[in-house]
Amino acid sequence: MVTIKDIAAILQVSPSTVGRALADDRRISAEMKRKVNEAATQVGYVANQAARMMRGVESNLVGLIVPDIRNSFYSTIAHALSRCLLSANYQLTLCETDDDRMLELRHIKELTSVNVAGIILVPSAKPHPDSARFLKMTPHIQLLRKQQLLGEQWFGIDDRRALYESTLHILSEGHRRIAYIGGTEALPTGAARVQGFREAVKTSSHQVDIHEELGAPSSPEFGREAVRRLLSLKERPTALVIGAVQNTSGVIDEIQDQALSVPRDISVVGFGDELGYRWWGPGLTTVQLPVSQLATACGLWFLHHLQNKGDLDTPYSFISPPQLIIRGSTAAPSNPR
Amino acid sequence: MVTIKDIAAILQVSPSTVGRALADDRRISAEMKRKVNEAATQVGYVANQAARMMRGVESNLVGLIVPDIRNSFYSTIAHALSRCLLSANYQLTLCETDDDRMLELRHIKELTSVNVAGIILVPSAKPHPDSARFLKMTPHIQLLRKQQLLGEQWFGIDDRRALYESTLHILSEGHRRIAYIGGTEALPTGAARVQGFREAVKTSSHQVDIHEELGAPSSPEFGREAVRRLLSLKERPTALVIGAVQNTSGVIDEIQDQALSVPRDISVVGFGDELGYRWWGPGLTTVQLPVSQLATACGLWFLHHLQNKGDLDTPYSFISPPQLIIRGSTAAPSNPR
DNA sequence: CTGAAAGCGCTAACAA
DNA sequence: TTGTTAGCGCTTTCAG
Repeated sequence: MVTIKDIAAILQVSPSTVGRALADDRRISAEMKRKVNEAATQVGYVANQAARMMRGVESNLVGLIVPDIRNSFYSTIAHALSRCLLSANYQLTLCETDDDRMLELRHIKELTSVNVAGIILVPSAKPHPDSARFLKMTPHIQLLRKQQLLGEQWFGIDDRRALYESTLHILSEGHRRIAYIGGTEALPTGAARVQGFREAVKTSSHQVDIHEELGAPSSPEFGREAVRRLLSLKERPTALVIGAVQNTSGVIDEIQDQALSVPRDISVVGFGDELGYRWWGPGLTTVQLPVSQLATACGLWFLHHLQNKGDLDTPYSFISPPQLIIRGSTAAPSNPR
Repeated sequence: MVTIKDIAAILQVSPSTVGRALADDRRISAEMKRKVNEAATQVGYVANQAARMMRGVESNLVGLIVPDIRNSFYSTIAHALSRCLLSANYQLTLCETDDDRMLELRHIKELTSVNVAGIILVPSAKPHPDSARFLKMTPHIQLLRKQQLLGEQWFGIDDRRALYESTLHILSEGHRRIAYIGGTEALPTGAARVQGFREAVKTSSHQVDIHEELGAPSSPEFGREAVRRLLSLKERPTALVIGAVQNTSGVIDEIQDQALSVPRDISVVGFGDELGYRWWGPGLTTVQLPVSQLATACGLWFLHHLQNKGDLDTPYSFISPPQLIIRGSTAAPSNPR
């Protein structure tokens, strides 16, 4: 490893001169800077961040903790954040929790141990108390999911409204037997979504039969099973409202496998907007979530606070509105009562 | 920040004792270790990695450089690697290059500067010479794409064979007017794929008309335009063979927009296997690439070398075979000549 | 079994 | 404008 001393030796000057020259200190002559920079690139010098940080210089690493990067939600977030942070010379460190609180804790510890400048996280369902403790030592912000325990700064999506609107759409098409397939109420997002569903149903002046299939953890398999259960009911629902990205593909695969005709036999509203939803049958009507914009907003806000040493303790919420994309999978029921 | 000294002060022992106790040195009494560990968790001590590394202890950070994490190829890779590395207590640092060599260089510098234990990268089309120079200082391995310049260790997919097989499939269905839509030959993967296409065509005993649409960079838009150009030909191709993930969605969207009937009007073989390809029309016949397995293999190999100080300089290639998934989008041409 | 002290590469206060 | 020096938190000799 080539250090500042090596360069100093080559140029026959003191290490501090070299350090200052590289830091573009104004007390150093232009001539010296030129020589130093030349020598540095010559020998392939790279500053040792570890040594820097020991002198109190802040790290340029930002931790991102998500459940699973393969989920397009989170990869979109990672991309948006990495772009955003790059412009301010920050690096992103990726951690996956698999929604496991112990893994989450381990990652948080690890990140504090490398002195990250901050942490952006999508918290797990029930974070470990110690996670909160370690997070207190580092600027952090929550994304999508909000856990009171972990802090008050949060960027998220209006989950309640997302399901409120998709359910309203189904009701307005005339459906009166509706099923909801979503995630557990233990997750704040899951809870908000069922709530939106229920509230929408309540606004209806008709009598509406509802079924709720709440699964934890959400997965394509759960979606499939839920559909199977619902279809075996005496009074089949005429419409399905989905409230979890991970469920969606399972639900629509099962519907396709059962050879149901959409929207004639059943209407479906999805959640999230994966590439491919538009290819499914008549196109899947779905709630699109502005994740990319959300992540960018979050990144900018975070950067602002990191750079201005602003505190990230005061409660702050940024709620971003979802948008219903109407495609062919929803229509009036074929034989409404 | 709470340091080893603080704990020493609390317990009225020397810092070195605490350090040793935490490192589980066998010369320290069990009793002392117990006390130290208790105090450490009590006050929320986290080791300062920066200080550690200055003492020559290796970092537990591994850099991952990919073009764009939103591409399911790369998110799958990131996931597989992060799982794999986690088991050995390594963290993944994510860098996106957007296929820009300067950004790539910047990331590589940054990573060496934080003393990452190693770098796993999907190189850009034409890496900067300096990238090679800096990579020499760090254990590294290439994934998917291989650039001679950057080293000899590579884990990839048999791109030639992937297109050889998909083209062969189309030929065996009886097509004689075939178009290829893929990426630039400047990328090693792109070159290998067209080559596979051409070789397959050569094996045919019939006369085969071919069209090649090579675009850089690959994108849905390029796919759409390519389809438009091909459909405006006097003699339209009866089959399309795709050779880039990013092109695929554009191609199939355009075909859908033009209201062509698949496979009656035209047969299509895709590349990669995104969620949703199975939903498109009669299901997209496509080449599936075992990216997850590849990444895991790569991760294990990399770990092995990091931990055993094995050298990563000796040439090594691991080539993983693709698999053709036959769905409904390919059939015999309706009016073969 | 435990303590004292040196030093990793860098920055910044203090000297010149 | 440049040099000297101390010290960040930790590991690791070398001494007790």
